[in-house]
Parts: sequence; C-alpha cells; structure tokens
Amino acid sequence: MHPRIIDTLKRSQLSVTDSRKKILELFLQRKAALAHADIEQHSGDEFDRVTIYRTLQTFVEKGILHTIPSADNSVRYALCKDACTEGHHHDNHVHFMCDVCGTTYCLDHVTVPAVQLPAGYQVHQLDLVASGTCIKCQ
Amino acid sequence: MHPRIIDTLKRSQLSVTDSRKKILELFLQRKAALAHADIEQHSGDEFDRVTIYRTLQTFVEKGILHTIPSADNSVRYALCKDACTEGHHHDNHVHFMCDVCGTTYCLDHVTVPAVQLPAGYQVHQLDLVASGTCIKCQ
DNA sequence: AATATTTTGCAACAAAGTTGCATTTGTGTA
DNA sequence: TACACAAATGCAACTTTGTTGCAAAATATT
Repeated sequence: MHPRIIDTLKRSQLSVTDSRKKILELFLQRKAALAHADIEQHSGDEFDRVTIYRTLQTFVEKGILHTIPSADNSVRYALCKDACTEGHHHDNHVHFMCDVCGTTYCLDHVTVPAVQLPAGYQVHQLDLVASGTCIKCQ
Repeated sequence: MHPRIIDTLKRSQLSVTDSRKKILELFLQRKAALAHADIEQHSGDEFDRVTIYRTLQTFVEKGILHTIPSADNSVRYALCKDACTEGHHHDNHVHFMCDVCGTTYCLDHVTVPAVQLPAGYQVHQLDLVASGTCIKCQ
C-alpha cells in the first residue's frame, strides 16, 4: 500500500476504510484520470457501486480529487496535485484527453493562461481541456 | 419563425421537419446554451425524447451546434457562430458557466489562447470553460 | 400524384445515478 | 481490550438518462 494513503485520509478527517484505501491507491498507481466506470472495473466486485459514487464525491469535497469536464457525459477524476502532502491546492492546470485511447492526463506543468473576459463576468475557475492524439497513440 | 431556419436545414441537406424547426428556433431565440433536459422542458410533450437526442446529434454532426464540456455530467449545446450563414466554422471561443443560475454562455469574442503542450501531444481541439458568477447574478 | 427516402414515435432495453435504512466497520475513550 | 458512539457500507428500490430496432408517418423526388 502506498505510504501516503493513511495520511491523506486522516488529514481530511475521513475514516480509513477499505474502499477509500483501495480507490485512493488506484489513483496513486495510475497517473491518468479515472471515470466512475473505470474504478468500478478495476475494483471488481469488491465494492458496491453506491460506495464508489459516495467515495468519489467525498474525495472531491475534501479536495483530494478534482473533476475534469468532458463533452462526452463522463466526468473524469484525478488526484489534486500535492493532495497527499499539502491538502487542497488550486492550480488550474491543463488537461489532455486522447481521442484514440480515451486516456485523460493532467498536465500539471502547463498552466491555463489568463483570459480577459467581458466586464461583469466573475471567474472562479478556469478549465482548459485539450483533446487530440497522445504520445502513445501517434 | 426565424427566417434562417429553413435555409440552415437545407444547406445541411436535412429534411425540414417540425422538431428540427422548433429546436433550431429555441437556440436562435435564446442566446445561452441548452442541455438536452432544457429542450425537453421547453418543447413540452411535443416531441419524443428520442427525437430530441437524434436531432441534437444530427445538428452536431452537421456543424449547426457544438457541444460544451461540463463537469456536472450534462453536456450543453450551442449554435455554432455563423452556422446560419456560412456553415460550420471552427473558432474556439471561450465558454462561461454561471455557478448561480446555471446559464452557459458562448463568449464569441473571447478566443482561447494558444498553449504550449509537452512534446508528443497533438492537439485537435481546445476547450476553455470559465465558471463563476455571470452578469445577471452579481 | 406516386414512389422513394428520411424521420419520427413507440416499446423495450441498458446504463448511470440517487435515496433510505439496516448492518457493519471504524474511532475515541475508559 | 472492551465499550459506546459515530461513520461508512451494502442492499434494495427507484429515477433519470441514453440507446436500438422497427413500423408508421412525414418529407423529398420524379
């Protein structure tokens, strides 16, 4: 088990349960973002579907995961950078979604450039999703 | 009926049907983006749910509408700029989603800035969604 | 007006997401 | 360690959302 798992859960004042440990481990192992369905597959029949929904929701609320918008009605989740060392951290990085293999990546080192919006729009968040062909699918 | 409706459909080689006229008119009337559910509400029991799904899909394929990604599992649709005069036109404008009233706007005059991605990622599309508080909800 | 093509509505289904509640598991404390 | 309290899980039932095939209806073509 990844050494940060327990810490991460305790820092967020969450009970340390099997499903949370397993789901968090999944995200730590794979660098890519995961949709609900991916997690359901990877965890087999180990946990109830409802538990997975609730766990994801909890993790988002606690700032452990963030959501990545998509145009295909399947929201992906990814670890918040430094979630396991510093807690919630808003950094507005770019996401990349591969049209071929479907993998979604957090490009942690590419930040969303500032955008000048018309007067009257107060921006709280900026999501930039690039899509195309990823390194592996060229 | 909006004068451009018939033209738009014919230019895309689509049969001019009641549901298509009505749905296109909805988009022409309201400036904001619409989700499937919005359309279902606004058209009452006039059309079958399936027809609405298929119409939206057709309009996207023909370049009449484009999709706007979201993090809440409800893709919005909006008229492609100049869809009714010039056909499909790729312009990568910014979208704004209001957290308060839920309205999604196309900011046609704000373009998505170029982003430098790591080598190996081939970008075909860029979607920038800003969220926060819109003019009406301040 | 007659025929060919396209679109629609229906029905049945599949997938995705939600809610309430009893049971189980985890946490803090004596 | 055992106890009591709090929190999380699993189950069942349900709602919502999206898909598919096919006959009937509407539209386009001649």
